[in-house]
Amino acid sequence: MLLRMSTLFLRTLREDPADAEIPSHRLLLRAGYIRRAASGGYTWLPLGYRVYRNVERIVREEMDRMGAQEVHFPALLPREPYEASGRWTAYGDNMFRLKDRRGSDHLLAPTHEEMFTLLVKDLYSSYKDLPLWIYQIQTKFRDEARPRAGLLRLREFVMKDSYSFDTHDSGLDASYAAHRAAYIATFDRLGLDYVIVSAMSGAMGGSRSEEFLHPNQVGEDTFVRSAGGYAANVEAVRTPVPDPIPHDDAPAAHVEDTPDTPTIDTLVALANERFARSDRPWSAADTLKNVVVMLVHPEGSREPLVVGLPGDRDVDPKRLEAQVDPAVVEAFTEADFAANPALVKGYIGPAALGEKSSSGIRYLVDPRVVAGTRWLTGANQAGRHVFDLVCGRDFTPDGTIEAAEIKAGDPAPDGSGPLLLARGIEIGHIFQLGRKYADALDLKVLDENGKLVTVTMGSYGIGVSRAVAAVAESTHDEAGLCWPREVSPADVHIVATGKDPAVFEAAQRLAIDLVDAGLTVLYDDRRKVSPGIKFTDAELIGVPTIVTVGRGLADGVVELRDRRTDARRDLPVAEAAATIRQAIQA
RNA sequence: CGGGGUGUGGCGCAGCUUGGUAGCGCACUCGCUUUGGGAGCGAGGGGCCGCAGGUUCAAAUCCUGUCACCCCGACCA
Repeated sequence: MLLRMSTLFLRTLREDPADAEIPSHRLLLRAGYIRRAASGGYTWLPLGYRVYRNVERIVREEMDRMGAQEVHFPALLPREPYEASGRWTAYGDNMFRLKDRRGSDHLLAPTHEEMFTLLVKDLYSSYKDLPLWIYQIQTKFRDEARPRAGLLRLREFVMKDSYSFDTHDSGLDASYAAHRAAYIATFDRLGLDYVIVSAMSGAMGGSRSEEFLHPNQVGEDTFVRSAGGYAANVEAVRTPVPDPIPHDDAPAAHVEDTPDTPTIDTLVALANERFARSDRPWSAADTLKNVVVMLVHPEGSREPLVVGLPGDRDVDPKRLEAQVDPAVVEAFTEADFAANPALVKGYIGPAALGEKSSSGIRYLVDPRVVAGTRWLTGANQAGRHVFDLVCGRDFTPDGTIEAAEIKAGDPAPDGSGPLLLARGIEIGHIFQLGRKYADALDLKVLDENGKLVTVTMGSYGIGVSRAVAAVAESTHDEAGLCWPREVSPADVHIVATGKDPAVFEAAQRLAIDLVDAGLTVLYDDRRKVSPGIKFTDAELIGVPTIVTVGRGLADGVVELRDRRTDARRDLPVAEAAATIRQAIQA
């Protein structure tokens, strides 16, 4: 394949587009790979589409290699299957819904679990047919509240989604492992660094779930990692539980007047002023903060919940939501306080809490709040706190909850060292759906004993368009894009400089030789463009190998250059094609 | 959905405060010169000033409304 710059549908931009902030977005626009067509929707231009297809090809090859079979569904689907699974309503505003001319409801699929499940139900009815792995590479639609960051968060994007169908849990484990291995192979080929973090399966239901995150500051996912190799989604981090502390010699709890201390800061300040300790000052970590929220259960009932945690930490809303799923968390309003007089805003304490207390309000604490820990906390009266309240002696929570924020430096659950907070781009997600969809859509097969059993499923996604952005993010430099060989829009970028017709003849001959050898060549044959522009464009476009044919030709050489390292060497013209082929295949 | 910002030619921007019918750089076209790191000179083409109302003799500019887009947050298998 020969791409001539003189006729290529391409216009590079000298300046950064004003609304592009992150490197992949900025450079893909500037280098003429994509153009914005809508909020959250981009057009692939010829160079960009070549890169996109390479990424897609790699994903497809690895899926085929593992033995998955490709199918293709419509993106425009009727309401009924999603009604049956409950997602017509459960998916919320992020699903595009529309009506046809007869007024029937349709949707633009955000994901295809229902359709895959129904397809298998349609065709298969025996355990002998399983396991089955099928996938598609499809445009997905999500009405994102805020598309952003170029290709990273789109409203219309391409995803490879695959699904596994097994009779038994052990089969699901094997299917999951096979996908995990295929993803590792895929991202390795794409040249993308990743960490595999355990994740909560959230609204999808199911059990085991892991995300492949490409560590990058522009990513939207926060995860934690330790030097010892632990990595997890913040929602999935388990707090190491300290041993109980002996408290036989602990002083008795005592209530003190603490006027005007509705916040941890004011409480700590007052404690240090009026109740100073000899050994060390009071700090937020000595206080037990009791945060009240309102849970809304799926069937609509509302339940107050109090979360107790050390005062130097806040509740992490995502971690809390993940713990109470499928209930959702709402703020506790003034009206709610009025309806629950046992809760004194700013002075809530354990004595008024717990399912067995008079209020009956569920009270869950951070795992660090173990028996024997001693706290300064609310006394359930305005302007009063209780000191030396000992967990296990003076109060017993209803249980623990992983809702406190994770802080850098917290210990990793597996003892592998302190945690660091990092950001990542979610490039893949695998999880065990279990029987959620098979139950909802009644996918059953006959097992070895002639008994009907519900099939267990796994679901596995790779964001193909997002992966293009992730590769660009991870490989670019100051001058421009810098593609790994397998995804580059071309194998070689030949730059012809000067005005000597002999240069263009030699460059074209070289280009044709390389094309004949099966390579894709991007040939800058523009006659009236200055060398500076051609070099700058070549660096922007980011083909890994750049060959310059120009003034060296008089000495019988062309220059071979590595885009990434900038290493250069002269090659005799006669051997150029062979040497370049070697260099590329190496 | 909350907060902030921006809409003027393909891209980046000025003009708006103080109304007088649009300008600069890049890109594009033609000619001549130039050709190893974003060339020079000359001549050109291209803009419903996001949209709709209003004020005014006159609106890119003032007023009202509306739409779109970007950023932060919320949200997000």
